[in-house]
Amino acid sequence: MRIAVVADGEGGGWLQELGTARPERVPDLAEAVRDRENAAGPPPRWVWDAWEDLYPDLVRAGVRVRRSHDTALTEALLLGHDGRHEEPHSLGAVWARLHGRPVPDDPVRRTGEGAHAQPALFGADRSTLPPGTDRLAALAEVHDDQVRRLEALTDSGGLRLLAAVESAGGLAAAEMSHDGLPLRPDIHDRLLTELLGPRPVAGQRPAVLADLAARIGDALDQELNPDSPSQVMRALARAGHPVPSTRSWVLREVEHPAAPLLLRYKELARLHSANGWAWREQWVSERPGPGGVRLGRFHPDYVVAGVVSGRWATRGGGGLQVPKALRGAVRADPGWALVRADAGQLEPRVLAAVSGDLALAEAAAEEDLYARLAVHVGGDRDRAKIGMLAAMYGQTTGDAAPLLATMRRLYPRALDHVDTAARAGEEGRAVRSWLGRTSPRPHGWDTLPSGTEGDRTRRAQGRFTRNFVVQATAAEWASVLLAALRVRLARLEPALPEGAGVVFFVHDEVVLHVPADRAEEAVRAVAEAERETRELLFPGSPVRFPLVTTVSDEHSQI
DNA sequence: GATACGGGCCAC
DNA sequence: AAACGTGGCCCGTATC
Repeated sequence: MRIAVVADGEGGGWLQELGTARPERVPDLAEAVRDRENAAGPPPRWVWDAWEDLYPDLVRAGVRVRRSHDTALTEALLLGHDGRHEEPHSLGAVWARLHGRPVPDDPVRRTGEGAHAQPALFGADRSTLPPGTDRLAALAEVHDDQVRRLEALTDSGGLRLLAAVESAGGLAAAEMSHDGLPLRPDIHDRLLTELLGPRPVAGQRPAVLADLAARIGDALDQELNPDSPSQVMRALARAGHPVPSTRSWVLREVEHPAAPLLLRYKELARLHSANGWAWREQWVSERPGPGGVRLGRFHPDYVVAGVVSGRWATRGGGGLQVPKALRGAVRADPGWALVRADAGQLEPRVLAAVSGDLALAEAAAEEDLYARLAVHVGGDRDRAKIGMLAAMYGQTTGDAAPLLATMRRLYPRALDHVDTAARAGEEGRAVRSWLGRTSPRPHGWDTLPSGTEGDRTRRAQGRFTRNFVVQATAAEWASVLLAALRVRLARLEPALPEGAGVVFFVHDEVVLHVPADRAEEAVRAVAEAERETRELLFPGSPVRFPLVTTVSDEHSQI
């Protein structure tokens, strides 16, 4: 059963069971969705324009659903598959194309508009439909059109699966953003104070940074702002140490007393500006916990498939770059546990699976793929890893060249897979992931200049498509895993308490926060989700995707 | 005062 | 040792 749903902006909305029933007006949308979700029988698939506009409000109202069809995410996949990445994909745009009307631009979403935003009672209409249009009818029409287009594809199975798991990703994103990653404010504070000194008044440099800046000035015989690359370069040049840039690896080679001070300053300044006290105030919610502890939750705004490869992005808060120095502050609540599952060496394993390279698959059947590669290559593990990464990223300089030759001989099908993708990119053609996500063609390709400049662009596009076939498929593996894990966690008996489940996701890693006595079940659910993912994506392949799963009260304990 | 852009560094 | 893919974000600087 599929139920189309639109909100009225006042807490109510309209529902329609597609194909059979008539539209129905409901005064309380959350209650209506909850009732139908909890009804006997298989769960409905909720059809809506964009998860960001509806589901965060449902989650805030305590409602969770199991399945959805997100027309905006699906449309982006369909358009991309057709080589039309740049065309708008919101509901109004699809409807306009169906009716030969002018196509509206997609709405611009700003920081703080997603799950992190204040309750909005199923906010204003973001569909971009013309005023007065029957939104429910338009949604049903667009849904039917998308189903038809998906079925018409020759490789429809892949893209249908991708649309389904990506829609589920929207559900997971809203739920994770709502629940948040547990982060203890007091520990975060302690880490910052140890490194930077006590919290300064707004706009001031913390004591440690101010001291470093002064010592840098002394060492270079002039006052300067260490945050200004041009000032630093000028001062170093005057001191007899000209540098081409102030990048850390450049500074590391400079033999001047100011260099180590500058490096330390840059490291700490970044921590302060990117993840300091101001960051915590904006992105980490706080509430009292048992025994007087303050409990915090980091709430990033996820952007599902926000990256061309289908990886997720985040909007604000730097959600995908929680620095290692800070992970000690990520702690389970008292009596709860963090379950962290990390897919190690995901991309080379994906390459082994999609290329069907038997030798690489044999290595990918091992727990440590790179160690086995080293045996094949006859060198050490680090060199084997460099060679593999060079093949997937398109590196040609430095150490990589001789290693690549070895790789090409040992893993011909794997290398042919990425080389073929690279050639497509260099020739301006698109490539597809395992499930059918399609690479965009670069802007202005047809007017590319001949000669060096054009060649550089062509080679860069080759590296992009070379990497796309691997990275985009790895992102699909992660999406399927997340969707499968969500389903399994929802099926646990007795149900997990409010706020328990997946609380963080970044590319190839998930973090779950569960009551300590449910951690074993959570670990089992992760393992089962991995098996299901592998069987769904690569049935019969010997490639393994080992998930390193750790249970602790702390994120940094690995 | 707002905006655009590049440098630099964080993550996977 | 430092060009090799995808990003986000802060800062300084230039510009309107």
